[in-house]
Parts: sequence; structure tokens; C-alpha cells
Amino acid sequence: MRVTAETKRETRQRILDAAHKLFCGKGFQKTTTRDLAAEASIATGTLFNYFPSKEHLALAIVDSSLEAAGKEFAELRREGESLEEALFAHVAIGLRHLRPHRGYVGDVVESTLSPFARPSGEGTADCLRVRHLETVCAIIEQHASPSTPLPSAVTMHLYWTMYLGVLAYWAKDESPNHEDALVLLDQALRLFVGSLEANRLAVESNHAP
Amino acid sequence: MRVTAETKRETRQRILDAAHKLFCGKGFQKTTTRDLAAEASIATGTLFNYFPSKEHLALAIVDSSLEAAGKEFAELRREGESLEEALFAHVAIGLRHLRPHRGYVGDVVESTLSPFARPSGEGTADCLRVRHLETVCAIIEQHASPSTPLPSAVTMHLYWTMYLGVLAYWAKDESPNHEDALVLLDQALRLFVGSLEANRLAVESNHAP
DNA sequence: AAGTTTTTATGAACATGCTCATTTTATTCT
DNA sequence: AGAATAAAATGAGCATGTTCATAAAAACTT
Repeated sequence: MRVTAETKRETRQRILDAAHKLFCGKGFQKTTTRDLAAEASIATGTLFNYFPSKEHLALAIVDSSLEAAGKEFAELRREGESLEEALFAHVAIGLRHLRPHRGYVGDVVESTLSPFARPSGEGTADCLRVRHLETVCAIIEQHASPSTPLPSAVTMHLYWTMYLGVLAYWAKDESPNHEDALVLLDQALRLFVGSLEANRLAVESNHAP
Repeated sequence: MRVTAETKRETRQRILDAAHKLFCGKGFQKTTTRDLAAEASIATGTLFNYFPSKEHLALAIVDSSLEAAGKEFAELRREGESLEEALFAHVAIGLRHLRPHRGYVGDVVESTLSPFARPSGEGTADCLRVRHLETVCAIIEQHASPSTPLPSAVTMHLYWTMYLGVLAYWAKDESPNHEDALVLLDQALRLFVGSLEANRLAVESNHAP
């Protein structure tokens, strides 16, 4: 259980590298699993010993980028930052890490992260979403006044929806530094934070009218 | 050019009926184009003389439902209705018309209406989106005070994103009368209208400070 | 080291969305 | 009506994501 483990890790990495290269070069759709296998010097079937589907493979790349982004965000010490600023940083750092994959992120995200996505059985997609949403909740808790109610499931669905909208825009954004996407992000977060505020005020006025 | 035209119309309808029946029965994904052809008593290839793809076929069904919904909305005379109420009615009527197709709307919408969707060349999908957004803009114009600026492209992107989020939620909503989805819709529209208001105030204070 | 078991790789085969050359059917022309 | 042309239907065939029985390789046992 030594040589094998090492070899597997290498093969897995070889597949990931091949995927990155080909996806960037000719796009997600036009890259066939046979292309991927050839580039990684394995048989077609072997691919599916490592990733349950072509989409999961792409998602694994996205996921690792976002995991790194999550670490960077966590380690960043931010003093006197508003809730909105923190949420902005959270997403913006993610986008920065996704940048090398911008060309094909859209294809992946659409079919796996979309709120329409059929539950793919505890897969990477769910992990990714859950991790992101948990971080968002944590950020809200840190910045909220004690009376602020935790966001409801519906509110979080709304957040996720808007997050995907931002990702979609970003993936196609041709403005110089993806500035338009950041404008959209800013606008979306302002709305989201505003709704949290509104909720807080409503609760408070109910408690002590 | 008489018999043929009539026959074509019938065949097209037969395909649509078959699609509705099978999509409802076993879902969009599990229905193969061969199944559809058999149910409609045509050859597999013939299907593609009528619809460019399986997705377009499903979208055609969704589209005609939403077109009917659009008519109902347009004919409905609504006095003293707020902007938010009008937007709510617009979407809610659409959902009502989509109800028979709820089981598979998710699959269709995800891949064709999503903001990630690759531009499918002036297809039905674009028509559907454009029609919806035009109606939304018209509603806003009707209800807005003269000083209200028209929503920007980014704002409309945000609207569309939230609309899809509502559709997604609705498609899976198990609450009695899809009430949860309506709650989400209400919340989303409140945010959206709020952002329009905020925009208006900002513009006004810029004009006459 | 030889045998046994577990893990991994392989590629032929399958399922399915879709294409296209061919055939069938309808329409128009004379 | 019969020939010529146009429209439509057909199903074999292709491309590609995925599966699976089999083979190769590694790990473990004695």
C-alpha cells in the first residue's frame, strides 16, 4: 500500500493536468473523455476510476481552486471590515483563484452547482456549495449584532442564486479586469445585506413595539 | 401545399403530446429521443425535422405555456397595483401555467435559460428570456415615477438570476401549494424593487443636491 | 519465492443525442 | 395522367459519455 498510493496520486494529478490543459485549449464541451485519456496516457475507462464523470473531473479542479481561496480568505486578518466588505472579499478572492479556469468554469457550474441540479448524491458539488454557504453564515454571525436572526433557508437560497449569477456574469465578462462582474457582485451583496438588515429591524420591532 | 401543411402541424402536435406525456411520466433525462419517436409514431430522425434538439422540444412546451401566461397577464386589468404586486403577478401567473410541466421544467431551464447557457443562436431560449425581460421593463416603466432611471443591464441580469432561482426552488418545492416558492419570489422581488428605489433616490440627490 | 487476494488498468461494448444519404410521398408542370 | 420537382420521412450510422467483464499489477500470506 505504498507504491500504489503514490502512483494513484500521480495518475490523478496527470488527469487533472490534462484536463486543465485541454479544457483551456478547446473548451469543456469539445474535449472528449478519449482526448483526456490520451493526454494523460491512460485508457478511456481508467478516467472513470478516478472521477465519476467528466463533469466531476472539471468540478474537482474548480473545487481545489476554491478550497485554496477559502484558506486565503480565512488567513487574511481583516480589521474593522463591514459585513458587506467581508462578503465581497470572500467572493472576490474566489474569483481570483478561479481565473485560470475562467474559460470553462461556466460549463461546469451550470450543470453541477445550479440550484436546478439534481442531487448528485453527496458529491463534490454539494460539498462546494455547503462549504461556501457555511462560510457565508459564519461571516454573517461575526458581523451581525446579537439581535440579528440567522438567515433562513430561503434567504440562503437567494444568496446562492445571486452568487451563481455573479459567477455566470464573470465567466463571460469582457470588461478590462472583470470590473463589471465586481459591480454586479457589489450590487447583489448590497441587496443581500440590505435584506438581512430589514429582517433584523422587523424582528426587533416585533420584540419591543 | 395544403395536405402537407396540415399533416405537419398534426405531426408536430403529436410530438409535443408525446413529449409532455413521457417527460411527465419518466422525466426529461430518462426519456430518449427514440422513446419520443415511438410514442409519436415517427422515425427517430423525423423528430429533428421538427425540433433542433431534445432540449428545444421541451423548451417549446415551456415556451407556449409562458406565452399563454403572458397573454393572461396582459389582459388582466389591474387597478391601483404596486410595482411589486405587478411583478409578483407576472411571475406567479407564469408559474401557474407551468404547473403541468413542473416535473421537468427544471431540467430544461437549467440548460437553456441559465445565464451560463452558451448563446444558442437566436433560439427559443433567447426569445423566452427577452420576452420576459421586456415585459418586466414595461411593468417598471408603467409604475415608475418619471425620475426613475431605467434599470441597467447589470440590474436586469440580477433580475433574471433571481427569477431562475425562484423557478428552481419552485420546481422542487414540496410545500402544499408551492407556497415557499412564492415566499421566495416575494422576498426576491422586494429586494429587486428596493434596489430600483435606491437607484432612483441616488439619481435624484445627484440631480438636485 | 510461490500462491492468494486485492487493487487497478484496459478497451470493447453500450446508450443515446443527433446527422445524413437514401427513399418515400406530395405537389406542380405539361 | 405522367413526368419532374420539391418536401418530408426514414433508419443506418456516427460521436461521445459511461459501464463492465477481463487482464495485469501490486500487496499480502505462508
